[in-house]
Amino acid sequence: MRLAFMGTPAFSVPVLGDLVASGHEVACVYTQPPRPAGRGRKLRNTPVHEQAEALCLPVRTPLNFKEAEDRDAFAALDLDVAIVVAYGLILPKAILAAPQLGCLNLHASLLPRWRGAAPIHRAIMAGDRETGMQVMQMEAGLDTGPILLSETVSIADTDTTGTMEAQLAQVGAQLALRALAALERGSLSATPQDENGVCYAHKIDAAEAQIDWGQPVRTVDCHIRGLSPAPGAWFTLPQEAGADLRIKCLFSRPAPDVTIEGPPGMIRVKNDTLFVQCQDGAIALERLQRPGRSHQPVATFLRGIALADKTLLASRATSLA
RNA sequence: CGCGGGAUGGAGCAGCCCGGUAGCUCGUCAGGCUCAUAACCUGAAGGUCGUAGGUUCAAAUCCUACUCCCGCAC
Repeated sequence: MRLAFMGTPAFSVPVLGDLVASGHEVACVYTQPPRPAGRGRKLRNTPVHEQAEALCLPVRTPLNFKEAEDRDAFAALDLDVAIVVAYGLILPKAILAAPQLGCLNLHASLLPRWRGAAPIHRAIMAGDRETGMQVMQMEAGLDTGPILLSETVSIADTDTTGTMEAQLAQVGAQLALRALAALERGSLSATPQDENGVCYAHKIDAAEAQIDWGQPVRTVDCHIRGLSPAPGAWFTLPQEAGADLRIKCLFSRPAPDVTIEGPPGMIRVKNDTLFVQCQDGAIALERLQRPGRSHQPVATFLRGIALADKTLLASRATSLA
């Protein structure tokens, strides 16, 4: 089929690659314009932009589709369909209606659960045992369109947002191909979303990422894994001199066989491992990052920092009190 | 010129502000203890303190330039 691909982050890249490899005619790739990014604030192309150039595909980077010129250019592509994966723009009706078969969106959750910006983060943080990828016929609303295809993926206790993104991107790529094949046969059926069970995956801010040791172990563990690798769950480490350090934790594991005497936030350092007391038990922090440095395994982390046994860590709840 | 941090034996770090014998936690090697061990004890090897200049009786430490790395913001 003749299609346009619209996407921006690394998550979108596998889908684009598979579309091209499968022989579909990618008439044009749309992505966010290069923006100042990285150290030095140089203009940097988006991951999709880089991939498209590597594949010698034409790339367009309109700021939005408010200009008639950009809308006309899109319509002039004379598309069968457009595939949208984390593009980062709200598409106006004129764009949604331009391709023969409309625009299809790949979304990383089991809709109507987790509509919006951070579905993978939110699913893991909430302790969901499964999530998935879905192909949706786009409408004007935010992730409200009817579902065309769906694939469920289970979330393991050791999964992070990082591992799920990698996995879901692959699932999404396959799903996109299946959707196009079915579309060619005219055998896709649309199922409207159930209006019960709608919830939104709101953007995550830094304050929200702070760990609350007063929560149950499972909640804290999901919080840490859901925010890993970005933006990263964090807590503060008291210092004898100077300002407290903001430490990020990238990976954790419940430690049911460990007991710590003391209130939530009390730590225990033993044999190159670091445990913290939560509401109902201990959690082992396994990958940590201190300010200005890259993350490292807990054993390495402990080697370079004086961390006394039985230190009490502040948590979100207590620091507000 | 977006903001900030860093470069110290194999690893992670302290020391720098207030110049003057290179330190910590590990790892490695040797020996010991132990039924045994990733545990414990003793000892040893291993460093041009990123590079180039400057100040000084003396620079890891102060000054200048340069190279490389990282975090944030995005």
